[in-house]
Amino acid sequence: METTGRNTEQIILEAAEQEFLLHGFEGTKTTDIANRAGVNHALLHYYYRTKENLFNRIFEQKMQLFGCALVDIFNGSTLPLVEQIVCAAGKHFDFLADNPGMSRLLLTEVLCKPSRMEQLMTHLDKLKEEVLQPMQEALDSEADAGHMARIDAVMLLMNIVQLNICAVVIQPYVQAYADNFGERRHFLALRREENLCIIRKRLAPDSEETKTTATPS
Amino acid sequence: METTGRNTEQIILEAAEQEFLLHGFEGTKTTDIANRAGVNHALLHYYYRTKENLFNRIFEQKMQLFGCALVDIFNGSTLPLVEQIVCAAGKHFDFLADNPGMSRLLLTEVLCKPSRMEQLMTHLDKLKEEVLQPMQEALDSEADAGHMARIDAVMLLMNIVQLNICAVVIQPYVQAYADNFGERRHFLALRREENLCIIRKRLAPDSEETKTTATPS
Amino acid sequence: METTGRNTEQIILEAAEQEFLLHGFEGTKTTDIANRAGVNHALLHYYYRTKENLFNRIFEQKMQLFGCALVDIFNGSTLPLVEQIVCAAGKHFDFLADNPGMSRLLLTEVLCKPSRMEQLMTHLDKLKEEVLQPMQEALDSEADAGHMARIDAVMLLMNIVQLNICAVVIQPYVQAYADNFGERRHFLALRREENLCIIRKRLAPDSEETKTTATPS
Amino acid sequence: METTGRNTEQIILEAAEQEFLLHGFEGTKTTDIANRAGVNHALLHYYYRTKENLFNRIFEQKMQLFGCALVDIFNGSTLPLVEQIVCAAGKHFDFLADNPGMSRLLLTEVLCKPSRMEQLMTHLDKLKEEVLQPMQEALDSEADAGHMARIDAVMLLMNIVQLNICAVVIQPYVQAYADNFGERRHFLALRREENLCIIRKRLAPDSEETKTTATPS
DNA sequence: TATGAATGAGCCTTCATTCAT
DNA sequence: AATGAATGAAGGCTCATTCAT
Repeated sequence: METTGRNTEQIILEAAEQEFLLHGFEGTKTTDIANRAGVNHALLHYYYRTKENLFNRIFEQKMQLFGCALVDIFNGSTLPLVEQIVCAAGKHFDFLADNPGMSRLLLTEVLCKPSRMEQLMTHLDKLKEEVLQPMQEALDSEADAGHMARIDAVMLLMNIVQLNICAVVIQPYVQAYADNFGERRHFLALRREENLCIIRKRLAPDSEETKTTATPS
Repeated sequence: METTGRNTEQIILEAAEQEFLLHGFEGTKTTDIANRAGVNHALLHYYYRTKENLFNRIFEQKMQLFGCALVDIFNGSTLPLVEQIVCAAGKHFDFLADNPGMSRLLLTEVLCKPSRMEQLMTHLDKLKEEVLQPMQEALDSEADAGHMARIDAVMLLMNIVQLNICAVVIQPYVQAYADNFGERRHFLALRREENLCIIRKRLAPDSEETKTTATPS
Repeated sequence: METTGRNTEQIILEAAEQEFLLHGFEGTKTTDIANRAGVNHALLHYYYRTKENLFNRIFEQKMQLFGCALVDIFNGSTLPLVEQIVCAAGKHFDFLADNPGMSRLLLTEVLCKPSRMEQLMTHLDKLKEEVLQPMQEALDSEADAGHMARIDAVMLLMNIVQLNICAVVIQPYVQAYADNFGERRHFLALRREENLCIIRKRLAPDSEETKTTATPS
Repeated sequence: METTGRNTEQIILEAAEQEFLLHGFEGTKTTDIANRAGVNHALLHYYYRTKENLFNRIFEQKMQLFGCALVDIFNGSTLPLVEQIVCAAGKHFDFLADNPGMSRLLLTEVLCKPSRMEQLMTHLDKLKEEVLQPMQEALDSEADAGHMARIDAVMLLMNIVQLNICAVVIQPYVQAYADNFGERRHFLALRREENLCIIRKRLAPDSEETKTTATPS
């Protein structure tokens, strides 16, 4: 009988997550959350006081997850650099595919509220020190050795994140447009391979005419 | 002095566009639109009757523009295929950069409402016949000749659109994260080059180990 | 070219009358009146200042018409009293049938606003002196002579007005209920005869058991 | 002390009824209803969602009551036919007098909205089979026997309903006009007798010159 | 006279939130 | 912990009315 307490609190949280990810903050009504959770409308305020509060709880968790995943995934291994990066990009893709809605949350709910942007940035701070700096050094030395194209670490990470986020977000659009990609899983697998292919080719050492990325001033 | 009439109607439209792009449909209050436009709240309804109506006006226009731009830009020229595609990708990037918010509108407001998805698809129908089919044939013959990597036309277009849209949407995030990219223009220029570089490399004929894209079943 | 001025003013008035009679004061929108009149919305205020004003103009006219008709119709002739009354009742019926909407106006727009009730009463004042008092004397003397049933003049007039108003107002209901009465004209003719039949019988001298109307205390 | 719950719901309903009867649907503001009920404005929507909904609840109930009353009251007894009808007419009068506003609702709110007309008609369907048909046979056989005037059952019912409804609706007008009728109760009692007198005389067998009602073609 | 544009008041409704139990 | 009832603050929209031309 002690399970109910902690339980309904969790149930509400999960219901809220689904609603928020589906309709965004403004588009979600607390009533709908309560309905989905199967609890009384007022109870939700008993536990979380305000809608904003409830949203922040979820948002914070998602942003943290997003940041940690980046750090975890890209934090080196013993593979050769290119393989390490491509492998990490693949894992990152899987992570986003397993967390649908997170990408949408990122794209829709962060820009309008500066506070949320800051919140996001907080969770990306570790990334700079732990991932980007060592990665840049590794990238440079590999480039110096002519084993791969020269590229700025931020740009590279951006390429990966950008490709992956977009692939996940755009998926419903494409499947509405061209119905010959089979089910979601199959389509995402295709895009995953395509993204990795892009990254791999981007990292391949320049042959003759392909240009190096411009580096930030 | 001529500030009235057709003018206020336009002013409202533009104010609405900005608000909608900033806060989404649900997050925008008609009051805010009126305030931004500096007109009476009721006037907005005088011209556009309902909020939905006002939104649709903007949305429809943006979607049409988006579709037409794709067709126009990618509709062949006499350049060699790879250059033609890279050039088109660059133009498409410029188009999105010149129409900020369009990308966000696409990502934010289409998924939740099926009717809007259909609206978007309508504007992409021409694309299939006029662009994708001829492009596929050209791509295949170039690939057969070994001049470029084999790739599905839809996948290629998706790559381009995806990279470009994301670059524009993500720009504010990156600039909040890393302040060493200078102003918006400069950053976008960097991303443009990077995207084109990616496309170019993706189209380059496979050397030894790089894999071909999987094609839809 | 001078006709327009006085003309549009009249056109608006007529359009207003139709709308008000159809939808009542609250249910009528000035826009609808303007549309029906085919004139600009603002013009209606140019001529009549306010909606209330416009309504009152019509209301006043109708009430006056109603009152005058009663006086005119029931103001004696040389016929025998019963025939005179029955004949007047018939004329009153015709008057109401020719002025559809007036009855509705009476029933719906007078009760809620005391000022309108007073307005109506003003137009009924003449009735008391010119019609009711002489009629009562005539009725009494006829009753004394045993030529007709004894009846209070107010009650009699009420009977007539009540029967006639209701017949006109109820007509649409009945024709919706029982479709075997043919067109409006035919149905109204039937009701007219029925009403006159009722009045005539009511005035006929009591045979044995029929009771006389109670008179006011 | 139990004032809440089911109670306020009822209080709102009653307040709404009074407002609607007084000002009609269009003329009633939900704010006024809330004020009269002494409850928060939003509470009214909590219980009944929309103004239309609230109105329909009342309207439907009144129309059903109206229809049922007609059936109940006129569904035969063992009295002689004339007495039976006159008695029923009296009961019908009492019913309307006890349900003030119902008559006004009928006259005011049904004509403009076809859907409401249909709603009313639904409740009158039983009347046709259960009351009108048997009544017509009885009326005809009595007329054949020369015991009463020949009359169409629909016309007769219409006479009764018409007289009664009008008496109740017109009462405030008359009392504003002639203040010598005492209080409402007394006036209505007078009208009740008058109406019954009319009905009775209408049913009495024709003496010499009185005409029979025309029957529908 | 006539009109398109503009305005303010107010209405219906929703929704997050709080209260009492 | 849980709930039905209650509330205040908006939000979208309409409408009568006025302004400027």
